[in-house]
This record gives sequence, structure tokens and C-alpha cells, in this order.
Amino acid sequence: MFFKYISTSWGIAILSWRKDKVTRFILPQVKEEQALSLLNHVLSSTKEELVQKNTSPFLDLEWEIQQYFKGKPVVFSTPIELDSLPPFTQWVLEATATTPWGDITTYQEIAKKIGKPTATRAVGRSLGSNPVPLIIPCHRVVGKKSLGGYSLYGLRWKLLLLGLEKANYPSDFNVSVPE
DNA sequence: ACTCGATGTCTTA
DNA sequence: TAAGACATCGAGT
Repeated sequence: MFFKYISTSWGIAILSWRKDKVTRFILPQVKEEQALSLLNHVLSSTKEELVQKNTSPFLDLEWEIQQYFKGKPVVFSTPIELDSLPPFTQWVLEATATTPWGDITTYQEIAKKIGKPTATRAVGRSLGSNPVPLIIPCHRVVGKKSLGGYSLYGLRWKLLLLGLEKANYPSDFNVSVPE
């Protein structure tokens, strides 16, 4: 698997890929080492070799990511490698990908959309394993009466991304972030 | 405002 | 294959 650092106005992100498909994305960090250690963390169960490159086959996507962090409404169109994920997770992520910039949806709505209306909790669980945060906008999925979660990066990140998109959620939301 | 049961899927052993 | 985890929800108190 290959990876490349991407500098954005928010910090240094990482894009990784295999063959010609994107496999992972790491949200921007202050230092390269921090981003790399996050990548290693999410890959901890795999033994695949990791090779750094200076260029990627995804120029459009790199540009879109940089635009995103400048606050531009970006539509990501690059295909993502989801084949290795469990089917349910694929359905959840595909449904989530259709949520437009600046909009929000709920765990329940995603559950309905994939034909499993009572599987709302399972939806949250699957979103937690999204390999490409931002590109598949899992931060736009919230609970019915609360923000929900943002497992690896924490709720602060979810709020930052929603804030950047000027998304408005109901004012009675509990948006307090635990430290 | 808080607890608790039902819920579907995934991971690990 | 069984147990435990989980980014939910709604009803009951």
C-alpha cells in the first residue's frame, strides 16, 4: 500500500491507496509524524507494507481536499476502495456519501435508506470504521437529539468540520465536547 | 434527567 | 460460535 502526505491549510493529511483505488484518508495534523502514527493505528491489524510516495494518481482528489479546508463546497467524485469491508458497512458508507456539503442527516435516516430501519445503532458502529473520513462525509451524520460521535478523532473534529460547512443542526442539541 | 432494554453488525478468541 | 462492544432510540420512572 502506498501513501502520500498532503499539505492543507489545516495541517498535514495522508492519503493512501492500493493499485488505483483510495484506501484510507487521515485528517490533517500539525506534524507528519502525528498523521503517520494515526495511519499506523488504523492499519494496526494489517501486515501490509507501507511505502511513501511523493505523488499520487489522485491529483483531482488532492486538489479537492485542499479546497475543502479552504471552506469551498467540494463534491468528492473519486472512487473509494470499499470491497474489503463487510457488506453492511459498504451500504452504510454508500448511503452516507450522498449527503451533500453543508447538509446533515441522522443515523436513523441512513438506516431507513439502506432498508434496515431498526439498525440505527449498527449504522453508528459502521460509520466508526469509515476508512476515508471527510471524503465519505460521516461527520454529516448525527443522532436525532445529539451530535452522536466521531470515534477516532473526537467530537471536536466533527464540530470543526460541520462549522466549516456552516451546517446548522437543531439548537437543542447537546454539543458539549468532553475535554 | 436518568436508566434500561431492544436492536444489528462486527471483532476477537 | 459465542460474548462483548458500539458514533442509537424510545419508553418508563
